[in-house]
Amino acid sequence: MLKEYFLNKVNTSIIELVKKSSLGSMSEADCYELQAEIPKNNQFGDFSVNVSSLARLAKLPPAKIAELIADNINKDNFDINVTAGFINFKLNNSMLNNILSEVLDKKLDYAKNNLGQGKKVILEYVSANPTGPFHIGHGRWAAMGSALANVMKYSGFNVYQEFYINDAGSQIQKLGKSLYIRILQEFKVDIDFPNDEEEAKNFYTGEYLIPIAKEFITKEPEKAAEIKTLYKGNFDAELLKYLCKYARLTMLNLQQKLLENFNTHFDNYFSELTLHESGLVESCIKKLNELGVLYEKDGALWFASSKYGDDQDRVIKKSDGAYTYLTADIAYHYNKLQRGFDTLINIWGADHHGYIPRMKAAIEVLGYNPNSLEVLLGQLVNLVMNGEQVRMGKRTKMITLDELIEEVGVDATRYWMIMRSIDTTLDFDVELAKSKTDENPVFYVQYAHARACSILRHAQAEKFDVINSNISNSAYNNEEDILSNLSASNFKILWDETDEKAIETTKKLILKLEEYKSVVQNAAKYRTPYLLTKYLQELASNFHQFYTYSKVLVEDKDLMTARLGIVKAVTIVLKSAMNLIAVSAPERM
RNA sequence: GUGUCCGUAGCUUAACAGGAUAGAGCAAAGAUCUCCGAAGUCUUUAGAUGUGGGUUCAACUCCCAUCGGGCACACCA
Repeated sequence: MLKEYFLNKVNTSIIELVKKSSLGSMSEADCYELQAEIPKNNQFGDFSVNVSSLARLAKLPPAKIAELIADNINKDNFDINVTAGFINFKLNNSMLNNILSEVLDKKLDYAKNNLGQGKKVILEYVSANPTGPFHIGHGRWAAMGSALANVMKYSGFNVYQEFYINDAGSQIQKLGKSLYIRILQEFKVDIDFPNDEEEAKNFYTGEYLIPIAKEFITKEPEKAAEIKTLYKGNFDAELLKYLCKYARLTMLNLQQKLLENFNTHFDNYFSELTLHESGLVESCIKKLNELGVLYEKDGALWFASSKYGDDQDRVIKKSDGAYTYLTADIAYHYNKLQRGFDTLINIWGADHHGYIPRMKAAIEVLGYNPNSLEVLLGQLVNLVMNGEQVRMGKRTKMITLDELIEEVGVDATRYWMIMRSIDTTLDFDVELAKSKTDENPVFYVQYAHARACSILRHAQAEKFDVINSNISNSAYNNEEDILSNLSASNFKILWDETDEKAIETTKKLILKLEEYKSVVQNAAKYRTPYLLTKYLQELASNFHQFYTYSKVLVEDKDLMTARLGIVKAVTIVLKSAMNLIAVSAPERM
């Protein structure tokens, strides 16, 4: 990255000066605190390093320090100017040319990097009950999680994506009973969910179970008949058990299909039920007990989590003998750690934030570093329709993720879900996401890609021979190969241009291509995939500006070739970033 | 009440992990296609970053207080 390149120049210079004792009272230990950045105002330069913070250490005025450091830097590929405490760098054209040839050469691997150094990360997200359709909030976790996984992999992390299925506990009973009722209703048995609001909480009264009941009757007519004939006002225990399992698997299957369709691919679906069945929960409790952090009170078994940073102790085993949800989840996280993952990243809804201290407490007690658990708390999603927030109340019909995707499409849904920082409540405006106008950033970005592809198509169709004959010792037989092998020298001609605007927009665009590297790393490092959507919009904008001032398909063969190289490089980076957020990059629209 | 997230232009938001004159998009007004996709581009109008203190050479960013909004405070999952 060029940022690092220039920071390095500064640091090297400082060390040299310190060794010669010509930088006031500074010592070598003070050298690595600086940051390089892209100035907000480009009149200062392309990159800058602020050295004012060294003033105190060196006991010299900032301007003097900057001057000393700058004078000691060998300016080969760039110019330097110093203002106040800033050292500003301006690239020479040769460096810009190198950026282009590097993008063309490395293609989709252009910004691939080894920030993660192969660190084993398990990323757990969505993790819903298999008891009903996803709501739109799940869509946010799915889009965010999969984008984060992609960008972290691209940055050298070894990422394993897991979905924890909450398929144990009373909610599966609720699901089975509810399906039982729906099947009986199909047989015209006079039965319905309780009217009483409290009692109705023991059922899933949503209509989504009706088609599943119908399907069950078609697929398993014998069982269905049994359900009907054995019904005497009470549920048959065996049949209920059967239905619980059937409903659980059916719902899970529906969820998995939706996620796949939503470009969210898990390496594993981990069933909570298997934790219980395999004895992992038992052994985890045993382990906690041996560690002396459990005690009995009021007929229940408690975990003394308050000694490890939680605000109160938590129940592990209820007085009725059942385990709490927490217990299984501790066992699950223990299992993840034992599988050898260095970092556990969870995406949880903001409503679970109180849950973090107790889980960290458990991890610490079990002998692992509590900081290996990293919880990304996602704020919730509000749906906005016709300019008004749709409240997800008991009476209003819930809008499911399927319906939203059906309405606005996978690309727009993903883009909008990823677009905002996970820390802010997201207002999802359905009309805006649907609109195919300039109000919609997804189309703006996709349009830029399609436009660039269109230029390349023209080149291929009409100008191919021209380009081909233009490249000496050409052994290439398609436009793709030719452009991929352009070297920095092919781009020199770009700077012969006399139109200032053309030069300015070209330079800005190339620098933006370079910036992709640091955007990718920041997105991975700070777990912030929204940086990619922001970057895409900026790159698209810079490309449109370039397009406005620089005609690509011109008579001058050399110039055309160079500009085609830029267009190709833009399609590569646009496509790469869109791949990472798993939004399609259409060649035509 | 306690914890937590948020508060930036009329609306949606950014600010590169404390840095130069707080950037964009939408909305509003105007300009721009004999020419590679005008779904584009260019102008113009718009801000005491909720408020009050503090730390710092430097604060949207960190600390304290305060106001407003979301979420959570179970032997539920």
